[in-house]
Amino acid sequence: MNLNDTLFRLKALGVKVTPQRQEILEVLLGEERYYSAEEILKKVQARYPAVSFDTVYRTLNLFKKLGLVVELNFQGGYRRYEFNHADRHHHHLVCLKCGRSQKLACCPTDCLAGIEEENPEFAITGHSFEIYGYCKDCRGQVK
Amino acid sequence: MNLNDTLFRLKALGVKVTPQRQEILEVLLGEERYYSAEEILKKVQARYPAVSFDTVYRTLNLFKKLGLVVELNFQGGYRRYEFNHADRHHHHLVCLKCGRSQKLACCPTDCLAGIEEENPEFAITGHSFEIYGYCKDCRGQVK
DNA sequence: TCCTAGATCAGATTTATTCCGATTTAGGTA
DNA sequence: TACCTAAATCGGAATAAATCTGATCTAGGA
Repeated sequence: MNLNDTLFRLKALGVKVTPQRQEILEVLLGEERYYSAEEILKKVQARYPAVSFDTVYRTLNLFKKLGLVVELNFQGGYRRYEFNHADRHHHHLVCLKCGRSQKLACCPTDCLAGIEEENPEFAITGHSFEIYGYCKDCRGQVK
Repeated sequence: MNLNDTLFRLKALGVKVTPQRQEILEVLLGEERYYSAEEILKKVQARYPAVSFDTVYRTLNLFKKLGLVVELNFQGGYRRYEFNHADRHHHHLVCLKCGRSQKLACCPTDCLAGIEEENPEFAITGHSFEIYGYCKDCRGQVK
């Protein structure tokens, strides 16, 4: 999924393509990692200095609803956002220092199936599975 | 793990046992579910009206460090706390409406082992695995 | 009973996110 | 191409969650 495909998809959904939204997408597509709202704001402001937090948050929430962006709630209450590259559901290996993440092919579907079977009265709507730690570049720097 | 065992453990760790801390523990031990800081505050204030948010948060963070309490970051950025009943690591089936949770015996250890093997350069420190949905009592009420 | 490190209280502060009203604009239409 | 309007943006204010601060209090050891 590249920028043009995504812009086309937005138009098809009747969503206006503004320069700010386009720039936010370019940031998210630039590097496959999680970003904080502030990081995104700073990067977007490099080209559009007047962009506000409000625009960043509104856009991220819109993209989240459209399935273009995934939000993760880190331990400690930090929210991070990543472009939803995958066509299908996936999980992450997340570096707690630099925030970079890598997709994992693995999903604990066997666990989920078992849980669903054992709890038929519970209506499962979703699940989270994230692995935390320190990546190659950061593991030495942990104070 | 009951109240007296826990109080004994606190004393053994050199941590002061105050009435507020004891009451917070009683709340957490009362029902096996996740609580928000505010819910805990309200319940503790029923007996100690002067208790402040500060005390609740400080105590929860202390208990978290001591491993007595588990914190979960819900989607949307809500933090919830639960007494760490289990002697060993476990996961939850969490109701998004009432907040009640039930422990799961299942843990995706096979996934984790595979991930660890495939990413030897990444220092894994932890993982999250939570299943969200609506429990028997709440599934009909979802608006 | 006294003493002191540690805990609490109350309110101020910080930080992340959302809201609001005025202004601007993307994209459809004539 | 110019116009129109719903939707998006801006900037700052408002809100909410969590933490900090400084004065006061207290659990538990001597």
